[in-house]
Amino acid sequence: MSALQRRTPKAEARAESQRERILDAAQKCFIEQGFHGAGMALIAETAGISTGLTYRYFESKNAIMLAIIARELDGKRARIAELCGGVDFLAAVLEKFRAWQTASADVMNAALFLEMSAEASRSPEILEALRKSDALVLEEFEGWMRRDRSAGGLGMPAGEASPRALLMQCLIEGLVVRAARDPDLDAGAVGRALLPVFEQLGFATPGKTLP
Amino acid sequence: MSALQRRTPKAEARAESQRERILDAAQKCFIEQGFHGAGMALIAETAGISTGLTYRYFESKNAIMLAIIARELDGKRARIAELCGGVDFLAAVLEKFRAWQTASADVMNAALFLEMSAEASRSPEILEALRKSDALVLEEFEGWMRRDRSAGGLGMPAGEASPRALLMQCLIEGLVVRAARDPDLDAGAVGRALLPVFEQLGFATPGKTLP
DNA sequence: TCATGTAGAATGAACGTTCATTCATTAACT
DNA sequence: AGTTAATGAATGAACGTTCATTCTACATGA
Repeated sequence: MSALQRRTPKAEARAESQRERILDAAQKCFIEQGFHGAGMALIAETAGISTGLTYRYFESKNAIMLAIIARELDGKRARIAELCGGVDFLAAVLEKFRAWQTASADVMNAALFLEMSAEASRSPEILEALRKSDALVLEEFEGWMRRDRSAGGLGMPAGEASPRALLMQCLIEGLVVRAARDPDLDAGAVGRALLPVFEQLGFATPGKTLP
Repeated sequence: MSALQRRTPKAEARAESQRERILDAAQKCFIEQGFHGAGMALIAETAGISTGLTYRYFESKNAIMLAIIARELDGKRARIAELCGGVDFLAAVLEKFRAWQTASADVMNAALFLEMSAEASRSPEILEALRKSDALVLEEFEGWMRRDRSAGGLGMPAGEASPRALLMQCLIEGLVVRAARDPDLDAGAVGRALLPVFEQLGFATPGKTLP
């Protein structure tokens, strides 16, 4: 029956790329103007499409925000692995810190992160989406901490991994805040502040000098 | 000359109390609805005045936001002293954490803090106001750390106070983020995560059990 | 090869709200 | 009377969203 005929794969692929296109544009606008500051007209213009077409692919502006969070979730696993996989975890964190300071629009942005966090207090849907994201991050991160050193992990005992992961999460999220509120803060000073704690908790090998 | 006549002190006092009244209402609305989500009509209604009257006391909505930050600055010194003055700094921090989770509207609110921090990336005026606030906090905090123990301080050497203050700032701001993104997170778990670091840095005396 | 039919993609003007801000007017006080 | 405080309706811009319409690509029948 032609009425039940599946949608062509080609059309499906194009629809997906259109969604991505809109999400890219929306993310850029949200970063530059804030969620409420960026209008649908600007988002559509940035995406290079008309205002109305946006609503073929997303139910509402809110749905776009939720889709951005969900999309972030997909790449998150890879980015954590990238952060943890290097030889110097502290250096990787500091590099991230510098990226947050410069407010680049292509990567997960400090302002957007903070605005979403604030919105979590008001929108249950966003709270739920962020909780899911955080759970994944924590799980992945703890996995790395517990994994044997021979497998690229830190080889921490199970009982200690959990509180240390929470602490590290607070520290890194604190760095996001700091990057937003003090874009000129010297990353070296941050490194010097973090080093003793990183060493104590087993995230950095003692005796190493900072770059 | 009557044109140069000073405004009567009584009128001046009333004007100031009206300003406070509006700021209280605006802060409440900003917390509940966000900066862009709260309209001037709602703010005026919350303050118990008419919409137009708001503009007798504040040039614009943006000016209200800046005034809220500036006002926060006044009470900040006292609240830091309060936080640091007690016998158990960690317990005081955890109490703050619980307050941030419950999103109470009377005290400095997590969502508002995060929203302002995000806005700092977009508005130079807000960035400047927040920088001034942060500078005061850091100065006051470092003062406490360096002050002699006999004077209620922590008696830290000058060279170590600065990086430790920065670290503590990151940790506390990280707790704000965490409180917003995980309102159910157990404060006890947070305490267990923080304790070793607090002990290492001299903010808690080793061997003490958590409440 | 070329009209014709058709379904989905895309448009952008229009809708009903809501927003921040203004202002002519009134109330209150000195 | 004269000055200040306060009102709330009016304003125009901007918002998210909708929809009648047009465009485009492709299948069909000859």
